[in-house]
Amino acid sequence: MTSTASGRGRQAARNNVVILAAAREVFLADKRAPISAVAERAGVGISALYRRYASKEDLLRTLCHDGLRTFIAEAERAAAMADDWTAFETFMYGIVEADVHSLTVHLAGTFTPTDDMRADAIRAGELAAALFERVRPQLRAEAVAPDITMLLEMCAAVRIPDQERTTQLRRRYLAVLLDGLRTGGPLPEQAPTNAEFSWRWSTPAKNGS
Amino acid sequence: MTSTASGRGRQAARNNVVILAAAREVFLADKRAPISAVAERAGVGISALYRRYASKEDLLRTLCHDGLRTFIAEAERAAAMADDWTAFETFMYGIVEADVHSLTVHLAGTFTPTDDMRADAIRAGELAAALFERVRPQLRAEAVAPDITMLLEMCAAVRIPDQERTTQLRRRYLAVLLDGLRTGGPLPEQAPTNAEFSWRWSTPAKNGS
DNA sequence: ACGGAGCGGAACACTTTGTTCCGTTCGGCT
DNA sequence: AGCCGAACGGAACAAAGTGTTCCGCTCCGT
Repeated sequence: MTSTASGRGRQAARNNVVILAAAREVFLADKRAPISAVAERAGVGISALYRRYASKEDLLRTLCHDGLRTFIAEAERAAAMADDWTAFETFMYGIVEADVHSLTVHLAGTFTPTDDMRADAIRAGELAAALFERVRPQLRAEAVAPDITMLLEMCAAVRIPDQERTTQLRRRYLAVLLDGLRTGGPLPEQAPTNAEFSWRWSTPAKNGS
Repeated sequence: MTSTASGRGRQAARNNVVILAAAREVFLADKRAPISAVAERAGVGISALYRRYASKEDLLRTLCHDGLRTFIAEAERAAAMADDWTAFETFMYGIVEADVHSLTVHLAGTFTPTDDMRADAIRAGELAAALFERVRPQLRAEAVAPDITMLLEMCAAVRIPDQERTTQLRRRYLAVLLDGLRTGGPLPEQAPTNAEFSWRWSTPAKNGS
């Protein structure tokens, strides 16, 4: 394999990323989308997909695992920052920007997770919790680490056809959420626990969209 | 047809609501769910569905329109309250409680909307906007009426298998959002417009989940 | 020139799903 | 008692959708 600017291998390497990007978009829009939709969106044939992934489930799993890794990388990058609030804020905006959370969340249940993936999911949770603990003193008393899972999910729910505009709106509402996290009196209802979200990483089931 | 406590007609009347409730739950969990899933959930046969609704699309449309009417009723109820903030708060919590917004939003695009429905959608928007204007002085400067569409959608995104717990969590995060709406500095990004959400009420298309 | 990696997309084998249909049940009335 | 028909359950059917395979073509690299 070379790195020829327009070689066949080069085209194939580029397809690697094109296909993953297409799959991201398609499955983000409809978790039950057919694999042919991914091929169409990527502008490639079906066989280009099956050359890389053994099955649809394999593609879903890879996609989701990549998202997890991005999440972890983003968390580690933010964790290196000196100022506690800046680190936390950078992390949250970074995740929203990368649209990573909705990926992992929406796709959970559509494939059998590997042990590696489960381990990464735990690590991701720990990193996020660590970031959270650093800013906890600046937040309203009842806020807990599992809250950020829901906050990210709520941001991911902001979606309109225009993708760029969607990102803008998400930033807007993330700002509202973060401000809301730093002010106000007692929160109603009991705080969430991590256990309440663990079902996402269990074996595949017929979950709705 | 009488109102005998255990008559056949009584059973049929009860099925009316049972079926609608089942459809609500099923299509809320998966907008592309098969109609047989609704029948199963309702504990009735397929024919009980087709006796009431001409087609799947007809059922979806009815379900969505009912949601719209609930939205309107809730808004009118809240609008009658004297205190501006109480009215707005009651409205928001009421919508979240009724889980009405996610219904209309998730199902949009799965059927051809009627003119009546479009009119109701407009009226619903106007009522909500009126409620919003009453509290606008108490909110951060950049908040606009279309924001509440997104806020409700974000709340609807909070969902875990346990339905009752889901409602509790939604109340929690609605509180965060509302507090966030009343504090903080300038918001990033441009405010949303109603036009940006109008696509939901256009003709049916293959929209993702 | 040629071997083969990479690819497009038709073909295939199932599954899923909307809708119809027919036999059965049973409350209400005579 | 006995019958009528609204209401119903669920098998059956046809059409559509979808994961995967496969064959022949392209064209890079040697």
